[in-house]
Amino acid sequence: MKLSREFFERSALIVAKEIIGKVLVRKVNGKILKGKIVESEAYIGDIDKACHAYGGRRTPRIEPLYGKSGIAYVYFIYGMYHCFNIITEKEGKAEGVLIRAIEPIQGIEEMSQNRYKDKYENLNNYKRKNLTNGPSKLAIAFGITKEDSWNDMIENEKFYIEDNNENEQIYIIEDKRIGIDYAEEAKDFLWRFYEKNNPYVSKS
DNA sequence: ACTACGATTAAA
DNA sequence: TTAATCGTAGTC
Repeated sequence: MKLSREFFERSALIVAKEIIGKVLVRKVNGKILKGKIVESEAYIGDIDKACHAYGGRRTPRIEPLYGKSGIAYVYFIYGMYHCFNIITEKEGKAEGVLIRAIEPIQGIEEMSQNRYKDKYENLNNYKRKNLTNGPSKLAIAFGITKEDSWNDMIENEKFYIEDNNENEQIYIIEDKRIGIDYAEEAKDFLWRFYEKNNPYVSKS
């Protein structure tokens, strides 16, 4: 089942935690890509110096952060990469969840092509592990770009998040977020969540 | 117009 | 540890 608007219309902290284990679905060129979300981070504009929208900051790039829950916020970073977030809370509140790592479930051949222009069977173990174990790696594997910003993950039939049919119990680790050393006290917030021992987590 | 920087990654 | 690489935003 596709996740509802209500699921996302809560604090980014709650959503970031509960989204672990859920499944990202993307249909492109007649192919279906699926992956289990195994790592996430919460960003909350009101109180978080690491959030692009901290202090009510407002620019064209970050505008989706202020949009309604369930839309995508994809930004371009370091001149070559994209990062994919899902907006949480009501319209006007700048909160979102960064999807940092995914475990491939379906369409791994397509992901292998997108990442390495090669067949999965030709990849060494290092490359296999690095298909989707980072925010920009999974964006490449799933073909997500800023064109996807503003996409409504509730309405779209080709890009959304659904429940995991496996009813597995997941042990979730809470840790500091990655790559925000400039964010003063916010850098120590335990707003990163990941599945314990999952090999696709970017950094344990 | 000019400049500095970044929620990253891959290679060394 | 560092280079790669450029859109974005702030400054001039």
